[in-house]
Amino acid sequence: MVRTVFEKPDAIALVAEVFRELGYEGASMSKITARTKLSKGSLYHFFPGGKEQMAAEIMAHIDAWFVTEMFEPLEGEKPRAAIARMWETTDSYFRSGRRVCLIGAFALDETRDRFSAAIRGYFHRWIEALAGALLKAGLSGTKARALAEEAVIGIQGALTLARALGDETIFGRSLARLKQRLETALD
Amino acid sequence: MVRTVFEKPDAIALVAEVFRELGYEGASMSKITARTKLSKGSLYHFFPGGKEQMAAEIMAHIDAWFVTEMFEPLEGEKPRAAIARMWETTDSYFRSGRRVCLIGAFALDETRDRFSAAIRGYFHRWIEALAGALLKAGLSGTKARALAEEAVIGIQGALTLARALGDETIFGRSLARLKQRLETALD
DNA sequence: GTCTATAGAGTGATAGAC
DNA sequence: GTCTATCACTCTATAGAC
Repeated sequence: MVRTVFEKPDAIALVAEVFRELGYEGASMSKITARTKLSKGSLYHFFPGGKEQMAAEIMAHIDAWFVTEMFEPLEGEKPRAAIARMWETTDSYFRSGRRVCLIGAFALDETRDRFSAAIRGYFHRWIEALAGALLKAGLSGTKARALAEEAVIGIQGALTLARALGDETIFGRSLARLKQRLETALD
Repeated sequence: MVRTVFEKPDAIALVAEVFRELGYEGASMSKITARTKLSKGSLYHFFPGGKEQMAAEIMAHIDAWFVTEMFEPLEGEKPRAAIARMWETTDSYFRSGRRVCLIGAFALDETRDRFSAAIRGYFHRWIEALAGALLKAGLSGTKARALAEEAVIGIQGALTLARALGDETIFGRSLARLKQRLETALD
């Protein structure tokens, strides 16, 4: 018997990719073990609460990543620079649209009821952080709120259509349009 | 024993709502029978190919509805009137964001591989029909294509965020912005 | 040797197909 | 209803770190 040693952060990242590809219901334990090479023993050692705990920790992990990489910079001192970085971070995080938004996907199916607080918190903070940055950059509250909402909606919609059309170019094109719209409003 | 007689179109509509609420994997046969009141016998009579056939016929049904209600009008003689009707049709079909786009939801999880042709066809035709209408209404090909893509992306993104935030107002607000953007471009 | 994390067969429940 | 396959999950033996 060959024993491989895993660290919990690796386990979270590996399982996250399975949920991302298959969805919550589609990611059965057997598919998770097959794709991650983590045994059931390891999985239940790391996540005694089973699938639900896995999904919860993955969402918390994603949320924490966005907080440090995007939301906190947007809430900081240099709004325009943070917004510019947001577009780059978004494009690279979602691999130019080849990677879906796990939290957005969870929002659409029955999983939503189980994780509604986390889903709501993630999108709410994204919109608020961006709206706050736009406000600090000089826009009115109303305009900032509307543009922030529109940007996050556009990102989610572009991810859906990138997947639906199997189009590798639509996400980049869409981000460029959204970025342009914000810059026009700020000038 | 009380026997209820169902027609196949009713069966499709009933099962569609279960898939819409629970997703493809989440909609188990037992949940479908419980929620639709259709027996397993009826379901396998209407859909000998099981769940996969149900989903395929539901998608075809949705697609056909959009073709007659939206795509053909957009491809017709009165582009501006058809575009105006598109916003109303979209708002009422998706019940102001309370109803998800089944085809958009299928695009995000593993279901996508099974139904990729239908998913792609639906979104492709929507964008093409709208772009065609914008072209006939006087826009350049480039501008029409970009605005059409942006509109369909915005609708899908707004549906995701309406669900994610549990916000009944965001969908209407988003449609109004998208409509405004198209009208500005056409003036 | 001791202890902890992993491997993977085994559990009852429930899936979809018929 | 009945079937088999697969589900989420449990459990025990043991590999490997000390």
